[in-house]
Amino acid sequence: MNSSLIKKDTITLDANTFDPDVTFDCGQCFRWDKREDGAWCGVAYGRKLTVKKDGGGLFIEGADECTFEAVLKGYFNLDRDYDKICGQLSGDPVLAAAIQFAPGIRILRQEPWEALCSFIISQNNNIPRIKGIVSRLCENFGDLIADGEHAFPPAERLAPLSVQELSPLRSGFRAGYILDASRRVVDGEVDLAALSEMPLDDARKSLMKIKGVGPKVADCALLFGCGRLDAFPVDVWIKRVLARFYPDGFPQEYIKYGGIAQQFLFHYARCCEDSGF
DNA sequence: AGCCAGGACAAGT
DNA sequence: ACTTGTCATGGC
Repeated sequence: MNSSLIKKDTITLDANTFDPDVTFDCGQCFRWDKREDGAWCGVAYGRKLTVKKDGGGLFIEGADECTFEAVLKGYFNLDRDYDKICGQLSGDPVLAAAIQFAPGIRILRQEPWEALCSFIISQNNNIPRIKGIVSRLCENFGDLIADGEHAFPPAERLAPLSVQELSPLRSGFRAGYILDASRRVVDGEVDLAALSEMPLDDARKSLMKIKGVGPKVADCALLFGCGRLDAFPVDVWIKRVLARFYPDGFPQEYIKYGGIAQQFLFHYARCCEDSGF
C-alpha cells in the first residue's frame, strides 16, 4: 500500500478498494459522521481525523506520516491484504455474494477499551442511540483534543465514578456494566493488552468476567478492538444468516478470517432484509 | 402509540 | 442445557 505526504498532516493513499461510506456506517464504530461535502469526521486514538475519497485516492487529514505508520495504518486495516483474504472467502458462494455487495468494507482496529465499552453500550440498543450515548460519554468525561472534539475517556477516568454520575449518558441499565468493566480493567483483572495474543477462548472467558459482557459483546471487543479476525460475533442478524445459509454451522475453513466474513454478512443481511437476502 | 434495538442476566423448567 | 421475563431509553 503506497502512501505519500502531500502536505503537513494529510496522508494520501492509493487505496481505491477502501470504501469509507460503508466502512464507517456498517455498525462497527460509533464515532464517525459524514459531513455535507461527503467527508467523514471522527476521533480515533485521541486524534480528530477527516477521511475523504477523491478519485482513486484516499485522503486522511489530522495525522502526520509518523502517526500514520505507528497507529492509523493498523486502525484502517491497511496492513492487511484484503484482496487475498476476500479471494479466499469468496470460495463460499454466500460470502462471495456478500463481499461483492460491499467489497470496500474494512474492519477497523479500534482501541481495545473503546471497542469493549462501545459494545457494552450496544446491547439491546439501536445504532443511532448507541452513537448518542458514546458521544455523551466522550463529551462528559473525555479530554478535549480539538475544538468541540473529545477523546474516548480511559477506564481510569470512569472507574471511580458512580452510576449516578453516569446519568447524563442516559445509558439505562448499561451504566453499571460500564463501571464494572472499567474497574476490572483498571485493577488488572482483565488485561486488555494480552487479549490479542491469548487463545481465543481464553480471551473470551476473560472478558466475560465483566458484568454485562456475554459471548457477543466479547467477540465484538476482540474483533473490533483487539485485531482478532478469528472472532465471530453472533447477533440476531448473523443468527438469521446462519439459520438460512449455514444450518450445519459456519464452515471452519473460513474461521481464520471469520470476523471479516461476519461483517460482510452482517451488512449484507441488514441491507437486504426486505428482499429476503 | 407501540414495537424493537449489533444482549445479558436471573430465575424458572 | 434450554426457555422466558426483565432491564432503561428512545429511534422509527
